[in-house]
Amino acid sequence: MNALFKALNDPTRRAILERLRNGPATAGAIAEQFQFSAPTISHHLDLLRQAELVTSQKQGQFVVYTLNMTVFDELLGWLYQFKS
Amino acid sequence: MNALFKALNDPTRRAILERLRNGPATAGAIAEQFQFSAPTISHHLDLLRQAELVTSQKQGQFVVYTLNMTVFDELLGWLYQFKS
DNA sequence: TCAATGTTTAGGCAAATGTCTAAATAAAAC
DNA sequence: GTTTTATTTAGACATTTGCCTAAACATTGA
Repeated sequence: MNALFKALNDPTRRAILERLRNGPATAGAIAEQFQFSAPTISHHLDLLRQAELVTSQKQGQFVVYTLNMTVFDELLGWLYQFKS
Repeated sequence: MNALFKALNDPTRRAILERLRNGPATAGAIAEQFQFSAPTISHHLDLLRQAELVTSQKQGQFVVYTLNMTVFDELLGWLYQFKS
């Protein structure tokens, strides 16, 4: 839960998640959309992976990142506490 | 949205929100539940108020904090993007 | 009016965060 | 086998964060 909220507490990381709604993408393709350096985006992706918001698979020299929606259920569950 | 995620990115602040599910409480009553100093809790309450997750009303020398659930809808809306 | 109670503000400090450049690793292409 | 391309790791640095104590502010009660 801590890693989850931490990962979501950054606009760049949230934008990466929104990007991945359109389907999986390589680290490079994701990085192109932002003005930050590749290492910076790589670090953001690492935090998203720690929170299990994304998964990654190596494909040749590329690393493909995919949205993992199952974690959102955990978050929705926490939020629904407050909706009654 | 930034202030919202920022406010949620701390276990003490999330615990305060859960405390307020049981009803409004004064700053002092909230602070009693934690091992932190009163100024520290006051600061956390300030961040929660900035995110509009709580409202506060002064009642005499007390300040009563109340959960504001409407902001959770905004968050739920953001999350539902990812649920399709 | 003065003291006690409840809360916030101010200021300081260590740790965490977000960024960068340079270097390392790994696969592909020539 | 050497170079290019894709990505991560390492290390540095400025900013932000979360905590504290001391002081200020505001209300109540003697």
